[in-house]
Amino acid sequence: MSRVFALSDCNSFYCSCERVFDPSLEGRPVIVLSNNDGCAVARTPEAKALGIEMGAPWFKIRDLCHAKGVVARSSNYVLYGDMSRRVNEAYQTFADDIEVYSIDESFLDFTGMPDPEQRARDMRRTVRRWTGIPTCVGLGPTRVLAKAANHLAKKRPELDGVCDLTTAEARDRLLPQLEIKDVWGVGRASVAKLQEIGVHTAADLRALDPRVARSLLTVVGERLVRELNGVLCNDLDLTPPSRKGIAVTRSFSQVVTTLPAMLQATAVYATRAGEKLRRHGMLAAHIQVFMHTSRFADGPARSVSGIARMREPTSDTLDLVRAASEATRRIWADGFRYAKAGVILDDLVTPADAPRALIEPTDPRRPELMAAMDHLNRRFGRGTVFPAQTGVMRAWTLRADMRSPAYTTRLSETPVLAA
DNA sequence: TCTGGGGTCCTAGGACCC
DNA sequence: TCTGGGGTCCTAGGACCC
Repeated sequence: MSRVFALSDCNSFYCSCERVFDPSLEGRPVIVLSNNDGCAVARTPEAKALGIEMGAPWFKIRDLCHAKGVVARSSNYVLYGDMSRRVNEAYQTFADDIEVYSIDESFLDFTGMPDPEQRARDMRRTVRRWTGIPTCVGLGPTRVLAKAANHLAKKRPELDGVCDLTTAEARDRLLPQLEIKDVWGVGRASVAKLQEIGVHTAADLRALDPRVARSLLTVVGERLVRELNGVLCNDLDLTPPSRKGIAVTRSFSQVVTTLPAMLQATAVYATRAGEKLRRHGMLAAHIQVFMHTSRFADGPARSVSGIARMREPTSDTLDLVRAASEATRRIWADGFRYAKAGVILDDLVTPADAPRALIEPTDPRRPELMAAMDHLNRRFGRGTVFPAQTGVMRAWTLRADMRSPAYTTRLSETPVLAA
C-alpha cells in the first residue's frame, strides 16, 4: 500500500501565538524578535509585504517598523511551547502516528485513510477552532514530497491551504514550478552545485541520476532524489525524542579579547547547560567549547572548538565548569576579537544507561565483558552493509570501548536507504 | 594461517533545518 | 553601539589496534 504523509505547518507561528493572546494584533503587521531582540525570526504576511526579511537585524529595520506601525514582540518560548502542545492535541484526532518535527510542524501518517485532502481541510478547520492558529497542509507519498506540497500550499492562495502531491499527475504538473532552493534539504551550498549542472527545479532534481546526486551532495542528496520519485527513504520517527546534545551559545554584546573574560563566559554557559541537562534527567560524557569572531567584522577570522571528556557521565555543575575551563584554555589564542561562544554537551545518556561501575584493565570482570562483546560482534557484525538489491541498505555499527575508563557498549543502526 | 590493511575511535568541520 | 539560538546528520583524516 502506498503511503500518505501529511505535513501540517503553522503559519507565522510565533506571530500567530501572539495574536491569539492579543486579538488587537489581528490584521496588523507583527514580527517576533530573537533572544536579546537581535533579529526578526517570525513575520506575519503584512510584515513580509513591507519587505521585512527573515533574520533581518532589528537595528536595520527599527525605523521602518516605527514608520509603518509594525508591532515587534520579544519572543516568549514558554507560550509558544504550550500552544504547540495544544495544536498537536488537535492533530491527534486525525491520525494515530504523528511525528512532532519542530515547534510548529508535524508529520502525520494518513496512509489508508479515505480522501486525505478532505481530511486535511477538516484538520485545518479544527486546529483553527480549537487553538486560533492558522495552518497549511501538504500531502505526499514521502516526507520530502509532503514538505514540497506544504511549501506550495503556503505560497499559492488558490490552493486554500492544502496541496496534494499524492498523485503522479499532480507531481508532474507542480514540481516543475518548485524552485530548487525551496526543496527541503537543499541549502545555499547545494543550490550552487546543482545550478552548475543545470538543475533548477524540483522536477529537474527528480530526474537526476541518484549516483550523481550522491557524488555531489552525499547520501543526503541521493535520498532526496529518491524521495522526490516517491521512494520512501525517511519514514516517520515515532520514538519519543531523546536529546542527543544540549547547547548554550550566545553572541557577546561586546567582543571578548581576554582569557579571563572568556573563561567567565564559558563557565556561565556550562552552568546553564548543566541546568538543562538535569531538567532532562540526563548525564553528559563530553563537553565541547567553541568560540569565533564575527562574520561581519573585518580583522582576522578565527573559529575554534575543543572537546573535553568527562571521567564518567555527569550532570554536576562543578565537573562541567571544570571541563569547560580546561577546553577553553586549550583552544584559547590571544589577538582575536571573539564575538560569540558556546558550550555543547554531547553523548548524553540517562542514568539507567550510564555505566554502573568503572572497569579498569585490572578488573577481574574484564574477561567476562570482553567475551560478551565478542558475542555481540559475532551476532551483529561490524560495519556490515546489506546490498541494495533488496531496496534496503543498513549499516550496523557496534561500538564497545574497553579502553576508556568507563565501559560502554552501544548498538546503533544507520539506515542508508529504507524502501 | 595471515604482521598490513582494514576497522574503530576521536575530533573537527560542513551543511542544513526551524 | 546593535546581525539568533538550538538542533541533526554526514564526512574526512589521523591515531591506534590487531
